[in-house]
Amino acid sequence: MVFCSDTQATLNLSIFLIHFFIKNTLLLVRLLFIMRLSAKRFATKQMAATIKDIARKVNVSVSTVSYALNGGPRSVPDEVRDRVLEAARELNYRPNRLARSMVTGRSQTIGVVPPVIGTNAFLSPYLHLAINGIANVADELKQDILLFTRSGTTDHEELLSILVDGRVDGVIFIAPQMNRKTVELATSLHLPCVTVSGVPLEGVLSFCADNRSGMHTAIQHLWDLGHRKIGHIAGRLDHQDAILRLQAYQQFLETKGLPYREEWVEMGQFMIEGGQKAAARLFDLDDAPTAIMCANDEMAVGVYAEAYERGMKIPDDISVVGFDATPSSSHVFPALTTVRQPIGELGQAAMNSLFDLIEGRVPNDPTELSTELLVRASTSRPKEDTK
Amino acid sequence: MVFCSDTQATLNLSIFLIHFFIKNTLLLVRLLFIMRLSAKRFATKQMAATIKDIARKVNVSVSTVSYALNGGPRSVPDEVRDRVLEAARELNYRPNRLARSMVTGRSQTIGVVPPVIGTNAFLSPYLHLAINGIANVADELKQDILLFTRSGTTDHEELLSILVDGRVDGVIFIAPQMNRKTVELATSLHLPCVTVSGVPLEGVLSFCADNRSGMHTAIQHLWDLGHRKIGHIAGRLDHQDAILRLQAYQQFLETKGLPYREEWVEMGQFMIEGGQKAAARLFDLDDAPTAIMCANDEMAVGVYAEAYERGMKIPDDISVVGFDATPSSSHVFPALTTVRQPIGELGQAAMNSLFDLIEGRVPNDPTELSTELLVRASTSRPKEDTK
DNA sequence: GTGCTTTTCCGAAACGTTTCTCAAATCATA
DNA sequence: TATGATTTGAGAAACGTTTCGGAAAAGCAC
Repeated sequence: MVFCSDTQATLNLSIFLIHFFIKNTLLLVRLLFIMRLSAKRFATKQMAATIKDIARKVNVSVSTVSYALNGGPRSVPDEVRDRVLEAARELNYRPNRLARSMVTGRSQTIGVVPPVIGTNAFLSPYLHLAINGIANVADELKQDILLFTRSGTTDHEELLSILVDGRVDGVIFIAPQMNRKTVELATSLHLPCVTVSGVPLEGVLSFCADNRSGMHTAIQHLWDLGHRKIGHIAGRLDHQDAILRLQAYQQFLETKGLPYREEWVEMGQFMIEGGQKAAARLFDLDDAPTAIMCANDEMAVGVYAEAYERGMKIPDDISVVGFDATPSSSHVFPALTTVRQPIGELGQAAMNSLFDLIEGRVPNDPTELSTELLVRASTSRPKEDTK
Repeated sequence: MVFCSDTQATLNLSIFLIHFFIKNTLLLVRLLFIMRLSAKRFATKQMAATIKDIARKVNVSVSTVSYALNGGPRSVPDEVRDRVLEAARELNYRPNRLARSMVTGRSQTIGVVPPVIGTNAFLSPYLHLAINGIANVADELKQDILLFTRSGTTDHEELLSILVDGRVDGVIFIAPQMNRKTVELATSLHLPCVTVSGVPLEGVLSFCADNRSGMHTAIQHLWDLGHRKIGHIAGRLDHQDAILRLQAYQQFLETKGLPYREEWVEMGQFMIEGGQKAAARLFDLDDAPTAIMCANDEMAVGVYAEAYERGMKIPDDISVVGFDATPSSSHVFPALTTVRQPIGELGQAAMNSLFDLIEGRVPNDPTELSTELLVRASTSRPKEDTK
């Protein structure tokens, strides 16, 4: 019974096939085509060996080879496995990770987006420390790092779309500019992502140091030394860190009942030159501050440069405090008093949590990592106090 | 005639098919299987839209969609193209670059291998400058950067094989350790690769600064100041740069008829701590050098640290010269006299030539980029001379 | 031997593209 | 209107994997 109807169906099918073949295809043509193809195959010299080549050599199927190579989900007899491994070595076989990613849906790669995209975007010590932290953990987790340095478009959103597409399992944004479109896009792509020192946004883990208390402790240190005229050089205000630090500065003044004087706050773009120019403007004031709290170390180095040019002595003529504790803060002279921010650890935490997300686990809630004031040689009592 | 034999062949084929079907497959089972599959498809919620989805929506074939999206090798009528683009936007379509790479054989990505792999491998200023140069050009050329930070295996060779496999079109080795296996492997994979400051090897372009004349000019500067007791802190001797600089040092002594004194040459591993320890050993000598030529700036910073601890004044008590002109060399106090090596430009040149190789063009022959002595404040006449 | 389970392994589907082949439709030319 | 050239579009192969379904072979109890 069953057989009968089956046969019927198959007969219909074959009639259809006959039709199809007569109408559309000449076997000869097909054959020629295939021959041409394989000729092409042989012509392209030195193709890398594939799993197929191994299969042909050992005389087993590709699936068997795959199982043997991966110790795969199925077992293969020892004897066969050895022969496969042997052939793989002989052919100098390397698995094609693209192909693997295509079928597994995982690339074992995470993307890292620097704070600013564009020329010379790669010279920030902050970025170096963060990437170093990320790289250390990525290494352990066997994840690779795709660096997003393309400035092809000015639009962060567009950039992401160019770069991500299927090649990374997740993204870490390092101190992203305040563009929530970026994150919206990332989430719309169902791509796990976290930020380091990013704007807090719903649905995105952000790993930050405790900017508030870091600033507070640092300015309190100046206060305790006797400073009452404390200036601030702020960073790029499209960075969350810069905003928080400026706010903390304002708050400190408020709690001490000091007025907020606009002329004592300058923008320094987080860079040495910006810091130097800002310092120049502050030094030129009739009623100049006796201490400068910088939103990062690089701008503090800029202050050093300007002070040096004017023959001002640090800390005698002006006290300077930085933020970040980048390596150069301890190499400048006099050594810079600064707030140590565990940038590397932020990167590590971010990488760990991103991996949790990728693996479908519930990641640790990010807690603000604590900061630490490193009192070095760039701060002292203000001049007026001593005279 | 032709028709006849064709029909014959097809008949044979269908008989075979009938056999096949009866013996092996029940259509019902197949149908069920297919249904299960598509159920699974619908179950996995929120799959990213593919070209197929667009094709279905617009009611054209995938090839047409591909042509429309890429302005591809074929033209499509404006009306159809607009509908496709519209649908792509609606579905929030992003091309899967893995799939594209698979078929085109190009990933638009290059690999960058740091000098040393492993924990904290990412803190070298040299590496930052080189990557910055590479990134700038990569940006122009629309290439992405895959960072090789995995230390999974101690073996550089094994590392490469883990990481490269199909995902990069070429590799830049930055100051690779003297392991020619790495290069042999890379060439055996038919993977274009170049080095920055690498060992000169057949078939591999290497971009270097003129270490010899850089060292010569720097030591000559010390000589002109009156120094005759000149020590050297060398870098990691598995780096080509370190070797060349040490050789240049030896050669200089030779041309001046000075003896080569082993105790005046110390190894500093290219790192701050190494430099400091080396300086300590040099300072402890009964007949200590009056000037130290360091193979890079970081070790010079180490010398600064040791001098500072001992209360020695630079340059009064000891003259110091660095190499590389990394940013911190101008921030230390006193500013470091150093040899400027155009690291960023080396990276740029390497990237450009690698791209030529990838594109199948003949790359420019690498020429040694010239160096420049930056005389700053860390060198002066030796003490003995003045007393 | 017969009926189980287990082992071994082949064939094929699937991942998402690009691009080739070829048929059909449209257009221009004689 | 027939012929040839061009535009349009569908279908399928290919890239190199992983993994599933199921057949054949082998092992094992009765």
